Amino acid sequence: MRRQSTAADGQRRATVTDVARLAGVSTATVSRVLNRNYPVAEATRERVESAMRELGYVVNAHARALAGVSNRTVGIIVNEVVDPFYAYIARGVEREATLGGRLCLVCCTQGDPQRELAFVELMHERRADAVIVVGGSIADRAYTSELARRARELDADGSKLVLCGRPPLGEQVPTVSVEYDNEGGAFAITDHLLMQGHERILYLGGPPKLSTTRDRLAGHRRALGLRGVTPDPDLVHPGAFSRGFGHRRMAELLKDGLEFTAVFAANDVVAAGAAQALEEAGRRVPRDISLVGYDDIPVAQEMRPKLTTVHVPLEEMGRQAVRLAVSGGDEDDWREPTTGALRLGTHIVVRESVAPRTTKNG
Amino acid sequence: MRRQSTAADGQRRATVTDVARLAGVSTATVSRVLNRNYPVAEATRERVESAMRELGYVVNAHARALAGVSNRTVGIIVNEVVDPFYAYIARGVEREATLGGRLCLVCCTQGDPQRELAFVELMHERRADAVIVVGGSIADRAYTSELARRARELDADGSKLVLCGRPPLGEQVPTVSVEYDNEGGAFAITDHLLMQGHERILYLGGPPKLSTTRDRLAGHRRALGLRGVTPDPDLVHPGAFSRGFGHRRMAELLKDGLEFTAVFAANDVVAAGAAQALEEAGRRVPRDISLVGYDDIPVAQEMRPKLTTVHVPLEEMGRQAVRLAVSGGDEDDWREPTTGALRLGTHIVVRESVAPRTTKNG
DNA sequence: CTGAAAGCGCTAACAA
DNA sequence: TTGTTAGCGCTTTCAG
Repeated sequence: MRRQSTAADGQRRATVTDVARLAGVSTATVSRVLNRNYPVAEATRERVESAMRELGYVVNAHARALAGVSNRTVGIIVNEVVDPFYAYIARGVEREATLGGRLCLVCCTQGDPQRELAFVELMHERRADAVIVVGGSIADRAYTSELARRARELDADGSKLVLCGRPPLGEQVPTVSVEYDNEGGAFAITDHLLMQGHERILYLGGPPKLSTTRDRLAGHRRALGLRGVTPDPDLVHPGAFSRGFGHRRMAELLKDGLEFTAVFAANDVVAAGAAQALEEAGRRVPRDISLVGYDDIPVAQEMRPKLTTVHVPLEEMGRQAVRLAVSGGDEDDWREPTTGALRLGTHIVVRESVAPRTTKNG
Repeated sequence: MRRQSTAADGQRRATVTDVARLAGVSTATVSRVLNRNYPVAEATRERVESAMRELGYVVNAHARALAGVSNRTVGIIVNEVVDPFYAYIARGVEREATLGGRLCLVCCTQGDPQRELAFVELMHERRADAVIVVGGSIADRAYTSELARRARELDADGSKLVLCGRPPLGEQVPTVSVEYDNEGGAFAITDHLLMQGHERILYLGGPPKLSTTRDRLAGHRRALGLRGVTPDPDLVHPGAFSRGFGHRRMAELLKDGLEFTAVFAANDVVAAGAAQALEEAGRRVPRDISLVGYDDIPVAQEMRPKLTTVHVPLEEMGRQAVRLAVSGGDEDDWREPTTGALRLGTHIVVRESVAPRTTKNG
């Protein structure tokens, strides 16, 4: 026999068999008191329960899962837990999963698509009811087809891959998706700037090839076009979604003497960095320069002036992601064969960081 | 036979047996190519691998765990993922776990000790290598002994309960713990205020019975005592760790005409709320009122003026928690029977929210 | 290098 | 109401 008692501890972990023996019943009975899904005589139940307590028995979730009961797990894969964009989505997922009696597994890719792929596989190995990938993606051929393959495998096993805040993988690929009106929000906030008379608007931040950045830029350009403002390539500066990038790049641009009267930061974090650079350069927001962000994470309300930005229903996206992916929550029998999709709205939140363009600028 | 092919899908998920049959080998061989831990002829390996691909085979982690291999998981239980205090600790845990090839399970209690207990149990059922409970605790008799019981069960099964940022459960209870010098930080920052001439310092926020609050308050009082300032009970206002509480209570206190020249917020989030109330009341920080926080989360640098606060090595605590709990990361054989404990240092970070007391105040 | 077979701990028919 | 027993899918001796 293998891995019985070690010299070190001598004490194997207790199993149903041990409990059954001690209580003088069969393993089936133990299982029944464990699951409370079958009648068991009161006296018997008590004997079993006390045996369990005496032995410090803890049921083995793996054995249980193997024996056929769903393990009630949903996996969520994000870039980074400390990033509020992901954290709020994760909260939605966690809350909704918990509501359905499910556990939530969180994995962080640190922005590496390879790790993302590996995590999807890992969640599948653990037989998660659903695996949710969050945030923009890069339209890479090989990567996309790999992810599609995993989506199919997952689907074949009765789970679902959920795309949260990123474009679908193609018609043929069985996924469910929860998006938000990214392009629309960018359009709206750019238009807000335009309405205040700003025409030279600096677009700052966001990984250039990320779907999120592309959508925001698209909305931005559409607004410009609609108001008859010709886009100036010198005003477009993608890069990253970090505070450091916002700060650094803005400082450089200021030093180079680039002219603009407003800044559209690709997200609130970049806006915070940009705000600091502006402050350090002695440019006042919004008097000298107007500034807007995207996402509406808490920092937007903490900044002074408070940041005008686009609200994204982060937590709700997370909730919907699990709702769409797992049927019902209780009735596990019948699964919709549909490839669900959902698109939530965004809207701008006007605070204090935008002012009408004054003639002395630009 | 049970749960074979359903009318609906007809296609059972592939198992090693299926792969073995298709490749014309035994299941043992399939297992060997899966684990790459045994010599397998090149030709055989290829046949098996292509069979796996053809079948869309994905190994079942539960079966594997049941068959004896560690499932390489660590569980972390926090109040709330979107709270940066927890998020940064979680990041440390996640990073370190990943380094050891482990997966990280995150559970959120939303502040409910009962849910915390339930989650510890759940992680145990899933045979996590370690389960880490994060953040202050309330010294409740029943709760403590329940947690202690689970710590023992976990220990009996070769796992560890890690206390991260909270006091130990008692000498007899097998846990490992990672703390930070909470009291010392509170002492230091209070002293900083004292050195600037402040004597009427308002202590604001933190659940009154939480260990975290008690320690911070203790440090605060010790500093006061050392400088010969008699504590005024009217200046102590615990309550919660939320921005809303900081804002609300500060507004009330201001309206009631309470006199003080400085505020020690129980954490940075409370400080942010207090800052807003101060701002709304027309009191300038730090000119009229000095303000300090605790934790040094990112918001502290975003506030204007930037917040002077106590730095807590959050991410490092998370890392140490898993390092202490799981031996090595590779050699699983020999486990230290020790009840490890670690206490990390804290230090104040002076920014812009404190000024010397002026005579016109207080 | 490969196969046969004995479990890992639990659940769910089926019998009693 | 309870017991017997056959798996769930995988790993791992022990023999070839």
